Amino acid sequence: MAKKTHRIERRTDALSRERIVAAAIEILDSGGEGALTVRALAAHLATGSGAIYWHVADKGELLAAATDEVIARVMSEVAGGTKPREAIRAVALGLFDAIDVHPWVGTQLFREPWRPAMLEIIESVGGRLQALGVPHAAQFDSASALVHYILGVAGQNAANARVHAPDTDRSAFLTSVAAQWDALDPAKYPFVRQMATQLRDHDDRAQFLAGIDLILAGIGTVRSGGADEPPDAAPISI
Amino acid sequence: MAKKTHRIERRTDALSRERIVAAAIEILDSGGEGALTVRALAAHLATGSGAIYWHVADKGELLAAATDEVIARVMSEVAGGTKPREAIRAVALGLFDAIDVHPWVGTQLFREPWRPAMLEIIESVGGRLQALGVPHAAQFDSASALVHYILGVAGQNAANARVHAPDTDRSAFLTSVAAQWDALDPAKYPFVRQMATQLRDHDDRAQFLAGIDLILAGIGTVRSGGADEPPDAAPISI
DNA sequence: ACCTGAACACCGTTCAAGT
DNA sequence: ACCTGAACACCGTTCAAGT
Repeated sequence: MAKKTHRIERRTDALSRERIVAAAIEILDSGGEGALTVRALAAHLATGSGAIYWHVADKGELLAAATDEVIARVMSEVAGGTKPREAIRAVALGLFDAIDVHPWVGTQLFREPWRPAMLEIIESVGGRLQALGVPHAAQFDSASALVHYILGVAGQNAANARVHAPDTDRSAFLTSVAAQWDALDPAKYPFVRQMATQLRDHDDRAQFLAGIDLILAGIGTVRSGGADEPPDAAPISI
Repeated sequence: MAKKTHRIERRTDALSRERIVAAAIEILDSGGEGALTVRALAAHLATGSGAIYWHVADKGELLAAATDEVIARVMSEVAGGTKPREAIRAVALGLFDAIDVHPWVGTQLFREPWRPAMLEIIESVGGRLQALGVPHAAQFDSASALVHYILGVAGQNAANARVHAPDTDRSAFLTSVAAQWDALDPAKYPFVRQMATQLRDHDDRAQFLAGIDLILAGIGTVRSGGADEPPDAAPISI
């Protein structure tokens, strides 16, 4: 990238909702949630702040649209996966990696459960659970468990990104948290203290996947519920 | 002027960090996150806005302190539970119910992982997993999965509370979301659409617990990993 | 030490006025 | 129709000044 490539203020294209959302994503990615102000967005698009409101209702809708956009992109990219179990893992990892690049998404995912971002995630996970042969009665709870787990990790990663400086890498951050855990009172927090070393050395992404596998294993223990069915008959192949 | 001899009368309701945090919790509970402004808090305490800053660094610390307070209260209340599995369920339900009463906590839980609120949750869950006999190597991933699942549900419940009017009850809210799901394109969202009816009729709290049980079941499938151990030997009693 | 409240530097959003 | 940017009603935070 040329060193003197300063953004040209002159606008060639007309404003549009898509251009506004794209600019918002750029600002969010480079500066975090705090950097997205209507004024900053207007300046980035070389227009007045009022112009934004011609295309977008308010800042909330803008954040939601940006989230839908990012999630839709992830979902179309991880489409593959021949086996349902691998597909679920691929979707989960795709989301994990997307939130790594766009940490603000982890916060915005907690929105109205009828927004495209959430629907795509539920559909993608739930559809594979059906393909996996999870009994109908267990599908709703199973999908809910997986999706809420993914949301929890996403939200925590977003929070972590908010806490540490943008240039700090993950391992440096983990080391500092591990140090905090290690300094705790062993009488009050024996378990947390024991985990400090593992926290420092662990792989976030691998642990996330381990959680997915744990939940899938739990789902695998669910039988169709008929009392007439032997407990070890027709195990669900995961 | 013998000011020094004059006994300084301290207001019985003198400001203190505890009183400020308590007032903040009141405002958050009754008006939601948006209602907590420094001005509103100062008015509620019949003082100036600057007085708050003598006791608390900034609004973030105030929110964190309020969260720690609520979580500490929950944790001390659900202390009981003789069996580890029941104790984990009790802790999880205690958190669920607390977030039902204080929805803003669900958002604030995503904070620095060395804050008391998060530490208490991890310690409480992790300690019971040890008592449950989960192999040491699996404890970190298992606790992480449970805690992140709890966080995900908490965050989603907080978001739901933000969306619907404070007087709307849960079932009315679920009915409206179910209607949105039902109106979706069956070609694009077949799974979500199928779940609409179950969403309308389901019990949020029971489903939350079902998720906990699912993860515990998954954890129960983990063995100590030693190849010398028969797969069906010494199953973890859950 | 503790508290007051005006002042400051922001923010999201609106709207008369322009093209 | 689309865009402009000043204006409005807020915010969190600071700080000289008071007790």
